[in-house]
Parts: sequence; structure tokens; C-alpha cells
Amino acid sequence: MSQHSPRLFSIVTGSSEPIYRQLIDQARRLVASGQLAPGDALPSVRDVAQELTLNPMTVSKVYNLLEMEGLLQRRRGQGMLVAERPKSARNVGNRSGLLRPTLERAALEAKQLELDSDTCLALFKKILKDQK
Amino acid sequence: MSQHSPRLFSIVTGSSEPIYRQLIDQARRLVASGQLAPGDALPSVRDVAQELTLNPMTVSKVYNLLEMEGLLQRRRGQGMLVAERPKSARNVGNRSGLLRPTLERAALEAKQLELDSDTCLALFKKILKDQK
Amino acid sequence: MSQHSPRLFSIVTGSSEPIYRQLIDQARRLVASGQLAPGDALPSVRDVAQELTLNPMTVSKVYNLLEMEGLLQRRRGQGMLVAERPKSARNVGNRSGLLRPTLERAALEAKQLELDSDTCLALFKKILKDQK
Amino acid sequence: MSQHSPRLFSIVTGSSEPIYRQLIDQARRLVASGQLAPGDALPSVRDVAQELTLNPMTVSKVYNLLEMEGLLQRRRGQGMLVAERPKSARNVGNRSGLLRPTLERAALEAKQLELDSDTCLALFKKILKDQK
DNA sequence: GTGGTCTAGACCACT
DNA sequence: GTGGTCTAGACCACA
Repeated sequence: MSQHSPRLFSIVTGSSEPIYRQLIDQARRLVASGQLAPGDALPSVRDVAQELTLNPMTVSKVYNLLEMEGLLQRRRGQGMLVAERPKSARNVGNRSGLLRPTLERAALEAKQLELDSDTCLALFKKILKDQK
Repeated sequence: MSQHSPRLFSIVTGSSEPIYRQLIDQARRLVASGQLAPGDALPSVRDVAQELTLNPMTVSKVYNLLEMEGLLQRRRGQGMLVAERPKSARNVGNRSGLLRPTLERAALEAKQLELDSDTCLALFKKILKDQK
Repeated sequence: MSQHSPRLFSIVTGSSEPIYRQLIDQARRLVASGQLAPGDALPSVRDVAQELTLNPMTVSKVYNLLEMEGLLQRRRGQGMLVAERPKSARNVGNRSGLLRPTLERAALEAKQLELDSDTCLALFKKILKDQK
Repeated sequence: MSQHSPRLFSIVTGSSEPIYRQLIDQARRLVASGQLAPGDALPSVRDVAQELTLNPMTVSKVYNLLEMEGLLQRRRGQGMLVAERPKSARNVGNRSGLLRPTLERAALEAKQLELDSDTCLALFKKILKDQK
């Protein structure tokens, strides 16, 4: 029955980023952006695994790590929910916070490349626009 | 003789980014920004390894990969030099090109976080400013 | 009618100990300590499930297992009673026996921690005292 | 060459406690009791797996979780070490702290069994003595 | 139905 | 040599 619901997760195969990491980061963003609200149920391990043709253990690992992180809660025998008060509060509810690390890295690289701020901002602006 | 010169490379231990990748990316930026000019000599494998307390094989791997890439050249008995006409022309001379991947990643994350362009640009601007 | 009586059972959600185990152990202790005497009636599956917001099947499983164990008896139309001569004689009437496993585990942990007996006993004494 | 060193870990098959949990708890105790000191190297995943005839992934999971906990550190390509300043400071260096939860559980069970303190202490004393 | 644990075995990345 | 990731598939525990 859940086979017609839109896919929550997606992965890029061939990336050097491990699949489980991709899924974790996506889940964090889905919660941070409100696309997954506290109390919402997540699709079952098996469903996600089938949709993305992954091994269930990979998905299980993701849910497990997110539970440790406090983002998800387990209801025994009933699956996973988004935690009511996600403990990763440093990030959640502060969407920019999740974007910051990547932009800080970009800033550092720009500095090492001796690129000035205007050039960087113009490039970022262009990339953001092209993406839409 | 290079033991008193300022360190060319630096690494962050504990990062998930492999050491050899950190070094490769730094070398590319140093060349792209002109801080290392064609013909300049690079510190010996042994010196770098000692300075950063790395396994020499790790540094050697970096130099080998950069030689294959065409950025460095090996001069027998003289160590590694920056190539006269670095073949990795896609990057060198096009400094923005080296910044692009990280900004593209940021743009993707922003999209998943449903952050609008203005917010992203403002955040990036702030980070660039604070860094100075 | 039992809706105003004090709760016989309690559970800790979020514990790693399964709910049905928590209930079984509690029932055993209640009988062993005489708080539930032979012939006493137990609250209905439905009442317990409602009080603790559990799936009735979970409670039913508990009663079934305790019946198999000989601690409870089923009286048609009257629900569950504490058995007249509980067959789990190894435990009942030997209250210390029910405490033993946990203390044995503590002793093993103490050994691995290389804690001497006096330290352990002093700690246990303190915990018992503070609890009152 | 490490095949003659004494076994650091041991497991009880047939216990309901998962193997990886048994190993985690043991590692914590080994560090807490000083049998493993900060900076000490741990046996490789493969060695432990072979000694205990486990799947390497099971051991890997243990090391992974202990690294997250801050008890261990990973040296890339060189294995795991006991962290210099284990973050699980709440427990480490306070050996009794690791014994406390089990004794608290025992105290709770004693209370439910309506056993008095003296009886409990005598039983614990006996168990500790018999164990030696 | 749910997630958890474990095995067997492959392949990769890092030092 | 080290640990990391993933698959395929089995079996268990819980509600």
C-alpha cells in the first residue's frame, strides 16, 4: 500500500559518499526543513530497502544511528518515528546550521585559492540559479 | 634546509577526509593560486612526512598522483617540481573551477533544506567576512 | 470495577527490557512476596492494556506464559487467578531465589572491574538505604 | 605473532545478551579497571574475530560504537587505540559507577520482593565469596 | 507486521 | 597490514 507514496529517500550510486551517510544526511534535512515532522512515521526498513534496491541492513544501520543521535525514536514492533523533541537540536529548527559546514569549507578553499569574496559570491549565485 | 621554512601543507587529523586527499587538494590550490609557481621545488617526501608525522608512503602517494595528473614533475636527484605547463589545465588557471564542486554541494543541500537563494548567499557572505 | 484500584503493574518504556518481560517479572515478585495471594484475581487483559496503553496481545502473552509456568490459573468466565499451589515452586516461597540472578550478574561485573567484595557490599548497602 | 597473547575478550554464546553488547561492556570494564590504559592498542578486528570465531563485522561494529562513545580512537590504517581522555568520563575512572546500575536494579527487585536489606546483603556477600 | 543480530564473503580505502 | 561498506540470506524478538 505504501508503494504509491512518493519516495522519501534517494541515493546516488557511484558517489564516494557511503549510502548510509547519504541517507542519514537526507533524513536530517527532511526533519530540519519540516518535511518530516515530530511524530511522523518513517517507512519501514524493508520498504526503503526495496525502493532503493538496498540491503535492509544498510537501511537498518541508518535508522539505528539516527536513533542514537536522538532524531528518531523506535516504537518496538511498530517501526520508527521522528522524535518529539529531536535532540540534535543544535541543527534542527536551524536549517542554516546544516548548510554552514559546507559553506565554511568553501570559504576555506576560496581563501587557499586567493579568490576574493565577490568572485565567490557571484559563482555561488550562478550555481544556485542554474540549479532551479 | 627546508626545516626552517614555513609549512606548506597542513592536515586535519580526525577529519573524515583522507590525509592524502587533503594534501592533494592543497597542492592543487597552491599551484592554482600561484603560491607555488612552475619550476618551484616541493619539500621532500621525508620532510613533509616528518613535519606532519605521517607515514612517508602517504606523502609519496600524493606526489605520485600529482605527477600522474601532470601538476608535478619528477627531476631525478632533485625531487619534485611544479610542472612548467601543468597539464591539469582544467583546473589550473581556472581557480573558480576548484571551488565549484563544494559550492555545488552546498547548493544541493540548500535545496533539500528548502532554503532560498538569498538566505544562502547572505550566509555565505557572512562566513567569508568572518573568516578574514 | 478495577478502574479505581491502584495499578498493579507498571512499565518503563524506553528500557531495553521488553515489556512482556517486565510484566512477568513483576507478577512473579508480587506473588512471591505475598502481595498477590493464591486465589486472588488479576485485572483483565483489557484493563491492564488500557491502563498502560499497551497492545492487549502483549498482556495476553504475559498471562499465557504465566499460566504455562503454573503461577496463574484460568477460570472460565472469571479471568485469571493466582494458582492455589503455584507450580513454579523453585521461585515462589524462595524470594531470595528471584533476587539471585541479578546479584550474580553484579558479582561478575565486579570481578571484571577488579572491585573487591567490601567495596561492592558497601555500595549495595548504600543503594539499599537510599532507596527507602 | 599475536596468537600467543592472552585473550582480551570472551563471550558467552547462548546468552540472550547480544555478542556485540557483551564485548562493549567488557571493553568498558577493561578500560575502567586500568587493564587497558589510554594509548594502548586493541587487537585487530580480524584477530578478535578469529579468536572468538565471530564474523569480523560483529567486532567492527563494537569498535565503531566504542569510537562513537569516545572510549576508543581510530588511527587510520593502523587500528584502534584506547582514547587518551575517554569521553565516557562519567564511568571511566569511577569503577563503582559501572557496577551501580546492576545493583540499583537488584535493590528495586528486592523492594518488590519485600526482602529486607540484611537478607539482601547476606545473599550478595555469599555470592561474591562463592565466585572466587 | 516491525526492527535486531549474526554469518559468509566480497571489495574498497587508507597507511 | 588496518578498518569500512555492502550484499545475500537466515533466524530471532517484539507488538
